[in-house]
Amino acid sequence: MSANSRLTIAAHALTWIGLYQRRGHEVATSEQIATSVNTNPVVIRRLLAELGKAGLARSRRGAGAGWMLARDLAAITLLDVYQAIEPGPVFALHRAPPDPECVVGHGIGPALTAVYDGVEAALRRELAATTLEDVLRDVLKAA
Amino acid sequence: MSANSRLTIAAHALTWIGLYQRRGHEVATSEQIATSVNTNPVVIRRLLAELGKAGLARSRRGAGAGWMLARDLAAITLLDVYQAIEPGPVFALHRAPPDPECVVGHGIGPALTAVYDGVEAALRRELAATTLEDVLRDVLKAA
DNA sequence: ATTTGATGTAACTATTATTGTTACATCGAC
DNA sequence: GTCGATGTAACAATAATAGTTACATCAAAT
Repeated sequence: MSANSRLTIAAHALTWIGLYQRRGHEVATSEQIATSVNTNPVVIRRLLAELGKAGLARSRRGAGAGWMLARDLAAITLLDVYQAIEPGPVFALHRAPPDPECVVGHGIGPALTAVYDGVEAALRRELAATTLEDVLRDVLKAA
Repeated sequence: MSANSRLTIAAHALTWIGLYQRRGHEVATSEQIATSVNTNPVVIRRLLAELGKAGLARSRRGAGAGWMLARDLAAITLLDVYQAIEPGPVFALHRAPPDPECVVGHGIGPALTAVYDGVEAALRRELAATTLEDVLRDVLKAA
């Protein structure tokens, strides 16, 4: 599976903003976040743009620009983050349609779709059970 | 998420072999399977090679060569298939290690790992609940 | 022993997604 | 107007999946 780190980076960024705000700052810059994440600021801005469209973060422009949370950490689950940045399913069906003349080729798509739907539902349930507040608590506990 | 169709193709191939054997044939060729799947026989052979190493399928060489199941369809779950072909995790941590000087950068990895482990476990539970016999039943029902 | 039909596997290409990077227009507080 | 940051386009680098060709190898059948 081509696992990707988008959920990790997005959760990291939001958690960082949340802690930074909790320490009294108004906004966090993509540069600051990128330093903690160890990546390029544009990667952060791109991800935060998607999180912004989903209503999880907001940006301010001009002088004193930067990012802030649109909701409290406790009101953001990992499922919210996941859905904001991962539109596609975990498992794909055939790239090219299988032989419709074959019994298996004809029926395997719907049969697997039912299973895959169940898997996605389970995955979402798990992600929904953890908020970024939970994540931050774990992070601070480890420190 | 770069969803891939490896699980779909692998389940399709094994189910096809199972039905073919149930109809009285000894072995199925990668060419026959590839026709049903609508792909290249080498793609099938590569996947079946991995399924063979996992003890789900066996091949015979020489004249009258081809593939057969190593276990009955009822004794193969989608989790068995998944584990045979997908070694990696669904979610990855940071590609480059985050800033260890930062509280969040230091603690976010372990915190997310705990969540990701739970997600993987849920995913496995779901996949383990369906056998290829279940899949074949669905396939035949739809015909 | 030779023939034969399929596997096993290397090698290469095409496609796609993620990630990293540079560059620059734009915004808005000061 | 200045200044520091966002918004976003454009491109390169990396990696995984998938498709394809080619060919050595194997073992049953003749």
